[in-house]
Amino acid sequence: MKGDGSLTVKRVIASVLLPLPIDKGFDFLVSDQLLPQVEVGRRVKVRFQGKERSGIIASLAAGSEHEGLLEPVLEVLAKPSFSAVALAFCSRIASDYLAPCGLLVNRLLPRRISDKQERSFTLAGEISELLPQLEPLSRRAPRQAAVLQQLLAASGPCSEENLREGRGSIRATLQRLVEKGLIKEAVVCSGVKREEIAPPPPWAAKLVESLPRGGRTLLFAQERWDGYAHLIEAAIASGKSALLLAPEILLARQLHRYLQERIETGVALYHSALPEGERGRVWESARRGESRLIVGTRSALFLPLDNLGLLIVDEEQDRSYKQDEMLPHYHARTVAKTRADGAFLLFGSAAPSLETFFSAASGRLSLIRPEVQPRKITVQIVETTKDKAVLSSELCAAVERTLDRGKQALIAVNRRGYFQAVLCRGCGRPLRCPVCTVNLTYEVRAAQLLCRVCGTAQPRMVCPECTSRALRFVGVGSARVEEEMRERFPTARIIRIDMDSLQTRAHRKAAEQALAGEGDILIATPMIAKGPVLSRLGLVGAIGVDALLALPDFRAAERTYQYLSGLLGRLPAGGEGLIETSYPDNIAVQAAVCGDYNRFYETEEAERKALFYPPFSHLARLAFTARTERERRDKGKRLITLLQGYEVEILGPAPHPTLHTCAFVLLKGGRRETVHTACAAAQQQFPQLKIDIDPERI
DNA sequence: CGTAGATTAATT
DNA sequence: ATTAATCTACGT
Repeated sequence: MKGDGSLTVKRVIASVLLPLPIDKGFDFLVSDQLLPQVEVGRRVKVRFQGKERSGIIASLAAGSEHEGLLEPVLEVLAKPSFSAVALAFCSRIASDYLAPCGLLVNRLLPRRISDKQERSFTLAGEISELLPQLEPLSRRAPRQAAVLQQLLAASGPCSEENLREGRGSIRATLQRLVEKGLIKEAVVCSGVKREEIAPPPPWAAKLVESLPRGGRTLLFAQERWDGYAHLIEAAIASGKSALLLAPEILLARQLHRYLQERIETGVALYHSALPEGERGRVWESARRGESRLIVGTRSALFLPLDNLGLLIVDEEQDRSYKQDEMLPHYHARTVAKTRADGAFLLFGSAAPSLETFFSAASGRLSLIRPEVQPRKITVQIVETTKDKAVLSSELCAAVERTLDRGKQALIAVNRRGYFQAVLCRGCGRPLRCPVCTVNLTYEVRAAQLLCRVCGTAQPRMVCPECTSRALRFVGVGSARVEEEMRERFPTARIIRIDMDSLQTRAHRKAAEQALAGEGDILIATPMIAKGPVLSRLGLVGAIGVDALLALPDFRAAERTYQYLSGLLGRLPAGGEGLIETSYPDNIAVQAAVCGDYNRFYETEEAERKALFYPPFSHLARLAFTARTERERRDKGKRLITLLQGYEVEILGPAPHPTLHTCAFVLLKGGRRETVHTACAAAQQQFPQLKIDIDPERI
């Protein structure tokens, strides 16, 4: 390469984003041979630091600022790839959250596309002919029978994905059934529409009307799904695409299914737990404009979906919209505003966040809040005292009443696992994991102490810190409640729904069936507090609400209100609620019981205003490390001096609750830009500073 | 003055 | 992220 001197050598240089925590692209030379393949957004293989790595082309140029020699691009890798627009959006979001773009884009882009396309199957004969075959089949081939039964019940074509539910691969099973002439592959693979959308609720017309105008709207309503379906149909009919966001995978799945059964257009599902190849397929189909309706979790915001006409963020208040485990620590609700970019943006909630409702109240967001007559439910607050029993007598009586009425009882427990904590009588503190200092939990099945973060089990039932054998178990976890319930109601069908139980397919299926009305007693963690009414539900019981109220977080009351109102919101008319708390007069509890959002909002708004918390301020949380006490004081002081140059309020530095080499500073600013600027300056000065803009965990 | 362990700076 | 260069506390 003699690119100097008088001879002008035509050369193309690719700036590549590598998965590194540096906000910078690295330049690589594109050979003539690879020239036809290179394109902004493509994944390429390069040699970097002597190792082969892959990155994404951010831009192409004719020259480079870099002084030294440039390494060549080794290979242009197969699709999927970013569209230029999607890549620019990622870069914008990364910089909004002061995080390196390379980390974001390399994680987002799936590595491959699965080649198998989704197949659908349908019955090969009349139900009357096939039904008698089910019985003999179930003895010889139970899996085939199960699939056949599902198709018989479905009365229409079903996708392989839907049929597979709760099982592993059913390739062979389907093959066998086809050979036997019981089922056949359906010709249309996307059309699984089977149900009609319920007639539009009166307010839906207003939404459809304002759809072409874009703008932002809050739909403050208990039942929103039918409205969404009508709105989505309108958006698709107008030739635009639509994106519907749910806070969690379970909810995204349910919404996906709901829409699939009601909308003619194919509905794609996208979330991080999909197999990589499947994700790649959805990604590419969105990029090619084939998928025009996508239901997903927060990562779906970054799909290269063109021509967006409608973006819905359902359960807008949900905390899961904040990404706090990975960089960038973005908030999907905030990112959605950037993503919508003129498209109609709809936030849906039955208990909106203070931020969103404040926007609506101050006119920056249109509000649709259908007048509803309060559902007739009765709620009882049980004041917990020093009662030692796991289950209060009131709760047991309520469950019994519910089962007698032939209804389901839902018990929501704030903690998964068995106990809330294991305390050591020796040192008087909760037992902690020696590796990551997180409190240990007790696992009943294995009868051992387990760390939820690093997964290491303690070899013996002793305190890892002082080796004392005197342990005290406190609090109640979902597994403990399950055990007690089994003892009290031995004949009831009891199903536990939590992160642990959703790990396996079989459990997931059981959980979905439970939500569809099967089972008598459901025991669940707070994730159950979102979603539509469960029609067979007779009772909702909430245990451990006190722990929520006691969280060291300015949003503790808001969380409690949203949690309780979400739980009660799953009750159909005539249902019964029961809340165990030692703060029966707490405003969040009281307002949730009465379904009086306004009362809660007014109290909370005044408090936020007085303390300059959101929605009156924008927050950022900075974390820094320092080995010694002196260094911490010193570093903290320098950081604060720097921050004082901006129009922000500064709280801290506060020590980390357990790690004392770590400290936090909280920033509050009246304007988002001010907070961003202050953080950017701090990052410049302290490169290892951890920055969380819009923190949800304070 | 030497070393382990931590911190920092650079990467095309 | 990974690595090599540089710094720091503590021991000789």
